[in-house]
Amino acid sequence: MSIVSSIQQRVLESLSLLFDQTFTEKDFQVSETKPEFEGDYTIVLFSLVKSLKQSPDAIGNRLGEKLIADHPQLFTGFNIIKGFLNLSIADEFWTSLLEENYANADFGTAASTGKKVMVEYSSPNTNKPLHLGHLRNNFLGWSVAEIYKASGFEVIKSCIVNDRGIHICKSMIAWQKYGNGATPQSTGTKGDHLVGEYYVRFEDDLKAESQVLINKIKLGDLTDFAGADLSKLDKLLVALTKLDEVKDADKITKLHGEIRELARNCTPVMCAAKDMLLDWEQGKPEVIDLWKQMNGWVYEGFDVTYKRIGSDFDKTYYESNTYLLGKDIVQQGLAKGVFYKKEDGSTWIDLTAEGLDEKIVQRKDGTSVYITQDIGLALQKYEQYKIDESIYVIGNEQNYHMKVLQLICQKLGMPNADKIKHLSYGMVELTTGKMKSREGTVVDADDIVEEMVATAQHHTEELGKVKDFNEAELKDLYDILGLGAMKFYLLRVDPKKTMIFNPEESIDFHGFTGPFVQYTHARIRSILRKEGITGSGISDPFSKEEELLKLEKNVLITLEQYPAAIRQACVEQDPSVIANYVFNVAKTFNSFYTEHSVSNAETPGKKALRLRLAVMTANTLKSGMKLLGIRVPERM
RNA sequence: GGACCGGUAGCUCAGUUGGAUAGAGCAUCAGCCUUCUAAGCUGAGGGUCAUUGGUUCGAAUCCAAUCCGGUUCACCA
Repeated sequence: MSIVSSIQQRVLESLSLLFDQTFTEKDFQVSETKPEFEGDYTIVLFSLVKSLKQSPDAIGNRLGEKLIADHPQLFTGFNIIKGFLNLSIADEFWTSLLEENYANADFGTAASTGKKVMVEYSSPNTNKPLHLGHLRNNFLGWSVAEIYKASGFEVIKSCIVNDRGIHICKSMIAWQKYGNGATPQSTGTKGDHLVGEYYVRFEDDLKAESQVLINKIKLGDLTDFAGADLSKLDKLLVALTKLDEVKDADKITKLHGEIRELARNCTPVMCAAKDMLLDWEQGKPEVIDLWKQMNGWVYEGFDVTYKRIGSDFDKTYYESNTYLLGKDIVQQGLAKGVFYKKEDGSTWIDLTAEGLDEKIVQRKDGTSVYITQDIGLALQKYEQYKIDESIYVIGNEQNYHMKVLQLICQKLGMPNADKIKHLSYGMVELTTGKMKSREGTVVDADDIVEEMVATAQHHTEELGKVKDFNEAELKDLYDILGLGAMKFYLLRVDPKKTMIFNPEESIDFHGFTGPFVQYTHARIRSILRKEGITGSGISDPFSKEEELLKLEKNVLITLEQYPAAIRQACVEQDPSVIANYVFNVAKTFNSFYTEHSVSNAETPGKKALRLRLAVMTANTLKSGMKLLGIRVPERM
C-alpha cells in the first residue's frame, strides 16, 4: 500500500474514533508537504470543518495527537499552519521500504489482473514511408502496451496494415508508367521509399493534369467530362455564376474547391487508378502480382524501420483481408432494428439522438464502407482473443469516426463495447508549421532516427568517456542514446496535445531528456561497479539509528511513488506520466549525488544504506524507461 | 454553423477528484570539476494561468459567456 493511502486509512480510523462520524477518502486530501514547511505529508483540514463544526486548528490538534499516539511507528510529529496539518513520517517507514524493495527489479508492477487487452497501433499505409507522426504513434502504442503489462494485463499488440484502396493503386500506376522495372535492388533504395517516390510522381501528374482540365473549364471546354460528372459540373458552374453576382467569398472558394476536386477525379491518371482498383477487386492476375510485389517492397522497408525503432506486433491484420468484414453484422443490425434501409437500398444508422449524424454503414450496391469493416474487425478481435479491452492508437482527426464506431458497437450489443478506447493523439507540427507532403516538409522517420543517432555519436565522441569501447559497443551505445532521446522527446508530452517538433531542442541531450535519465543510470552503475556490486544483493547491514538526511529521504519519497505513477499512466493511457516521473527520480538522485558520497559515506552503516538507495534508483530508472521503450546504458 | 480538443514564463511543456508564495527544461545571467561520470549540481531574473463574470473559507483547476488556434462533420480509407 502506498504511503498516501496508509495515511488516508489511519486518518479515517482516527477521525471516526475521535468524532464518532464516518468519513471517506474524498472528505479530505493527503498531499506532499511543501518544502518550506516542516513535515512530509499534509492533510487539508478545511474540508472537515463543516461537518465537525470545529475550527481547523482544533481538529488538527486532536487528529495529530491521536495519530501519533496510535501509530508511533509511522508518525513522529505534526504541526498546524493555517489549516494545514503537516505530519512527519518516521524514518523507519522509509528504511523498511528500501530494505524490502531495493533488490526487487519488479518493484512497481502489479499482480496479474487476468485481463486481456489489445493495443492496435502503427497502422501504416503501404504507399509511402513512415514519418515523424508515425513515430509518435509507434512509441505511444508500444509504451502503452508496456504500461498495461506492468499493470497486470495480458497484452496483444496488433497492427492493421492499410494495403488496399485507391491510394495504393496510385503508386502502382506511376511505377508502371515511369518505373522501367525499377526495384529496391536495382536502385539501391529502401522499398518503402521507392514506392513512396512513385506515389509522389503520381501526385505530380495528377496536379498537372487537373490544372489542364481546370484551364479548359475556364475556357468553357467541358469535353473531358461526361455523364454524372458533366451534369454535376454544370450545376457547379451555374451556381458559381450566380454567386459571382452576390460576392459571397466563402461560398465561392468552396465551389472552386469542389470543381477542383471534380477535375482531379476526372483526370486520365485518376481514371487509370480507379480502373486498376476495379481490376484489383476482380482479382486480375497482373494487377494482383504487381500489388503483391510492390507491397512486398514496402513491408521489407517497414521491417527495417520497425526493427530500428523497436516496434513489433503479435498480430498483423491486412485490410485486403478485412475489408469485406462486417457485412453479416449489417444484416444482424437490420434485424435488431439498429440499422435501417433507405429507399435506394443503402443501410444507415441514426445517431442524431447522441448528438451525431446519420451514418451510412453499407452502400446501395452492397459494398462496405470504412466503418463497416471496422465494426467487423472489432468483433473479430473479440472473438479471436476474448479481449476485455481494446485500445486504438489513432490520431485525433479520427475522434469522430471512433466515437461512431464505439456507439455502433454498443448499440449492436457487442461484448465489451464500452471498453473500446481511442488513444487519441495530436499531430506533430514543426516550428515552421504543419508537415505537408506537397511542400516537402515531411520529416522522414528513417532520416530523423539516423540524425538522432549521429548526434548521439557526436556528443559521445566529444566527451570522450568511452574510448575503450569496441566498435559494436559504440554502435549500440549511439543507438541507445539517439533513440532514447527521440522516444523521450515524443513521449514526454501529453498524447492528446498537438506538439511542436523543434529540431534543435530535440537533439539537446541536457535537462528534461532521455539522455539525462540514461546518464543518471550510468553514473549509478559506475559507483556499483567500483564497489563490486554486480547483482542487486548487498549483504552489509545498514544502521537504522542514524537519521535520514533530507536528500536521502527525498529520493525515497520519490521512489515510493513509482507504483502510483504506473497506475496513473495506465488509467490515463498516458506515457508522459512515466516520462515526467522518471525525470523526477533522476533529478532527485542527482541532487543527492552531488551533496553526499556513496563510496566515502560517513559511516559503514550510511554507506550500506546509500548503496541500497543507488541500486533501487537504478532499478527504477531502468524499469521506468523500459515502459517508454527506452534502454539505459551501463556506461556512457 | 454543430461537435470535440487546446490557450500557463521569451520558447517547449508539467500542474485540473478546488488548497499554502503557480512548477520544470531550454534560453539569459552568476557560481561549482586534485574526492563515486560536469550529458551533472547550486542560485538569480522572468507569469494579468486567453478575457469577463459567477460558485466559496479558498479557483490555473468547477460553471457561464466571449476571444483566439486546431481537428472534424465523405456512399475516401
